[in-house]
Amino acid sequence: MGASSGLNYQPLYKQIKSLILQRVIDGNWSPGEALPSEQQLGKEFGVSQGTIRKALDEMTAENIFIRKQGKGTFVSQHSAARSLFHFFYVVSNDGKRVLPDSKVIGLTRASANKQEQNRLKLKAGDKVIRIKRVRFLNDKPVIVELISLAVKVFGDFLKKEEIPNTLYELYESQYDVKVLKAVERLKAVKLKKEDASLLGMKAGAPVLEIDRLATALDTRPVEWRLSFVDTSDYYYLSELT
Amino acid sequence: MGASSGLNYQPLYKQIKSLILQRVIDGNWSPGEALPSEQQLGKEFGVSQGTIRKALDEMTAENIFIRKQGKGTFVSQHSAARSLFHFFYVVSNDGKRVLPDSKVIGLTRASANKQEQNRLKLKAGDKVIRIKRVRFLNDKPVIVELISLAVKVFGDFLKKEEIPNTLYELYESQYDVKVLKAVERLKAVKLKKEDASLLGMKAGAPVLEIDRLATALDTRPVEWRLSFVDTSDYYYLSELT
DNA sequence: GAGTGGTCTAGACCACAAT
DNA sequence: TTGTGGTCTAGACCACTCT
Repeated sequence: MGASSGLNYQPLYKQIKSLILQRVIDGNWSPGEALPSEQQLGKEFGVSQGTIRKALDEMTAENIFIRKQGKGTFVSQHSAARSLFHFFYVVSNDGKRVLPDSKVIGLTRASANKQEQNRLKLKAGDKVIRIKRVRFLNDKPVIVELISLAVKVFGDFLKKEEIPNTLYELYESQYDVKVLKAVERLKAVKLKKEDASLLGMKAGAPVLEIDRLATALDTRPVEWRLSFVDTSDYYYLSELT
Repeated sequence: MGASSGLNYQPLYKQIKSLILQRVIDGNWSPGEALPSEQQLGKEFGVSQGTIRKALDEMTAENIFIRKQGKGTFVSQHSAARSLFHFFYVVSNDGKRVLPDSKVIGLTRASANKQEQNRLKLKAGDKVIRIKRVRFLNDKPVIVELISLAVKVFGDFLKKEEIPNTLYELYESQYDVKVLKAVERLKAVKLKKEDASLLGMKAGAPVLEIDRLATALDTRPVEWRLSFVDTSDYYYLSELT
């Protein structure tokens, strides 16, 4: 296998996996596009189909690819439905998942503050775009969201009116940023006065604060999102395994 | 493979998996015990080592087994550390995980109320055990917990003084109940007056409510737990993938 | 050295989708 | 019928652990 002697041993399929991952990061295949067949990839890399399979197995588990029996292996793609299932854990009290609507109420550009520098790994002076929006579930305002994006990643951004509901779709199609993982930190806090009217609640009411950092394929942090959720009629779902 | 004709097709390794799972449920092997080697299991079931491996792969991913290269495959076991990592998502603001202490302040037996009947799938009149305790992180009271257990599963329970800190270890070793999954529903609520003094907070302060239902290997719901967390110095961690 | 899990291969066959 | 992913096998060899 040519790798080496004891210390840095990496199984073949792991090495193949890195190579394939790099191709995805490089944009070798577009989201939604089919990869070459496992047999072809095997020939190309000089390994057996089983080894390719094991590499693709792991990457499929990581939501990088989607397999369709009889059709092929495809680069995964964000869609409204996928965003809903993978990155939206607010569920109605009766257990039903609801697709939120959004209304953008602010879009500004500024120098990153300390928190943004910390979370997005920016330097003092780096610029960010800030989006503030309200999300509606069943036509009721339920979530206030503050979103921060690094200008150096996203460049100039859309006009307020053009910002779509499902941002991760946009990041992927327009900015070549594929969000695959996010870490959320949850707290119960008092609703701020400035957000009270947006949610139709009293200032000081308990709301769920969700502090989310989303990272791209190459593990760069790309979006920081601070949400405040009215959990009277909804809850946040977490499955432990 | 003898299975059948198109409709109910189950791959061999899935069938093997069911058989092995049933053996674990039946207590064929104890927690911490080693299974026969993959080769031996292969002979026993009349399949290749690769097929056994694929079954064990999935079960290892489900935390039913733990593999140790060079040693064998073992039935997983709850331990304080494992409980901490798999079932305790409250993390200090600086990101460090802390093992909680507990103080039991109530242990009663009663007929299941509506919520308990619903969650634990009990009938009217079925008995439950209720435990109330306070959990400390770094010697500070942070969580109030209300735990409900079905008497028909756990029978008579320990004395208040004998209840250990990590319950899932106890369920497994004493009651043959292996908790592998749990679903948590999170909300932000006002701290109740009766719990205020326990956490050293004011009544009405925002706290994180965690409604957890834990299920056993055989998918029975076995424990319902309602927690109220002071998230001033801690947060709830959720990783989305 | 013996035993266990972990990797890798080459080849066969099955299930599914498209044509 | 063809091509794709999905399953299964038998055998080889590697890495790790214990004696």
